[in-house]
Amino acid sequence: MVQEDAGVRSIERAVAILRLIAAAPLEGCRLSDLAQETGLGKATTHRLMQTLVRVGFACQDGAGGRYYLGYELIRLGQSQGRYDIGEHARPALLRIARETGDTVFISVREGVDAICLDRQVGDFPIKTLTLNIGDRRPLGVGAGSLMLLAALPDAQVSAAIAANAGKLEAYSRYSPEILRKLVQRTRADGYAYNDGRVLRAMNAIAVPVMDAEGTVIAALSVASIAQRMTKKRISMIVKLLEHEAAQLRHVPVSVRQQGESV
Amino acid sequence: MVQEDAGVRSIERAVAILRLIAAAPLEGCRLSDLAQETGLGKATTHRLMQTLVRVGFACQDGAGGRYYLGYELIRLGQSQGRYDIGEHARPALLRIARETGDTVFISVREGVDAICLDRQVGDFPIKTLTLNIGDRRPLGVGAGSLMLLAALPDAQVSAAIAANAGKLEAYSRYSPEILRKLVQRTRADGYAYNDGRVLRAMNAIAVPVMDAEGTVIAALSVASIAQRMTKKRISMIVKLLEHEAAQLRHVPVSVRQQGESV
DNA sequence: ATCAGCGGTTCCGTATAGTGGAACGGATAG
DNA sequence: CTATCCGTTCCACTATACGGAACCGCTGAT
Repeated sequence: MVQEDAGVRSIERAVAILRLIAAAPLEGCRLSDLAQETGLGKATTHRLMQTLVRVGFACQDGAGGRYYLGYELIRLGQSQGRYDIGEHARPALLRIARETGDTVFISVREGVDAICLDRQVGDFPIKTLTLNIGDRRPLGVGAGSLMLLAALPDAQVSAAIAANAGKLEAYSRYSPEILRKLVQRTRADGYAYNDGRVLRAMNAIAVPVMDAEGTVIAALSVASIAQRMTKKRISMIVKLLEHEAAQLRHVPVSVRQQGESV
Repeated sequence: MVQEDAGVRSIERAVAILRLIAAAPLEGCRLSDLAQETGLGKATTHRLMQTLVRVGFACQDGAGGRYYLGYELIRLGQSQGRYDIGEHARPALLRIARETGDTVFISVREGVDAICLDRQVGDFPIKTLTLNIGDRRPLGVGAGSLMLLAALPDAQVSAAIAANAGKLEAYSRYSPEILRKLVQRTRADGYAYNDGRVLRAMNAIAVPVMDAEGTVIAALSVASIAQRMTKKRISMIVKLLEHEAAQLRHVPVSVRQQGESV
């Protein structure tokens, strides 16, 4: 059941192109390179680019020049709101990173995925960098992601797990049943613990970040190598995380967890 | 010669939708509203949204839920580079706004337009807010925009003026010939002066901001009501602007003016 | 000075991909 | 229980975008 995508092709192509351009923001991209890398004909690429320029998502430095990202794209992207916690949480991440020496993350949910918005590394010499800023993981995979999953109402948990069944196969130590178990435990504990399910040697802890109304809007997590995660240290980290999460609760961020059934 | 656009429709539609969603970043948008506001059928809108979600430009809070902007869009928009001067210049804008009491702008060129990246208002009670953040003006229209035009090589100046001939008609006190004259004067003066051509009562002054290599990457401008713009005050403001522009010159911003002929 | 190579742009006949009216299903309210 | 309202699915039609080929203008080598 590979879900044949019936989609608007031009959009997917356009986005592919935008990604390419975004990958070279300063140098810009030439038409033929774009055409080649996307496998589209020059004519098609050209027409696509004309449209992208017209809508402001791209711009070129003069007739025949290289293409760059357009300001309209930047503008839309900055449209205030939803992903601001990342910014606001940075000081907290830095404090936690300094305190623990480990790597700290903040993630939010988007649909049935978790997205890492920001990351700060501590000074412990072995860094755990399996999760990059912007990375997307199926809900439940990893500590922060699991925390976000466990925070959803039952109906959505099931729906999310079902929707992700396919993607889950990429992770050997995860399965729908395991996720359900993990959600149980996470809810009971009040924090999420990942004992090496993503990567053997790496453990992580996550706590929820709520807004003023008590809705979970993000997860704050710390990852380090398994050896460092002693019982004692775990509870220390949980306390620290919870403390910072509580602080974050009342920063004036207008973020609303998106509503309903997944 | 109104240049009938032969374009990729779905992209334009998609962008229109994204704009709508961006206009309500927190509340989200419902499918039917999007369909109605864009004038597209529900089916079409639905298909479009599916694609946007798949590529990460939008996301919905569960089957049938409202639509929000997706993180992928934000991510692309943040792709480091090009529009950072806006950020970096903010302290300078604030200083200038405080010093002069007037409204201060920073703009960059994109293709044959100028775009206002940031604005700060001073405390003089009559504010001049004809230019908003993100607004786009044909090159040459307005002080900052004129400065950016005058900074281009002759070939590009002509090309830009030609390309904008149509849009220019919306501005009663501008024309291709006038623009050419203004460019001359701007180059001679070393700064741009707009004596009420956009809006009668409003005057503005702009100076170029260069990068380390001397390429003009932005324009810094101050606008105020005509009465305040005395000879003396003009030269005071020019000095102030030039001072701040010089400071900006060596901030570590990796912005390159986009190359060649317009 | 001439030519070859390359990148961007335009053209045009074709088939494919997107369209939207209509019908369906599920939820919510009256 | 019925009336709406919203999102989703279906399908026949045709407008749309596709891409090969030809064209143009530039640059650099012979």
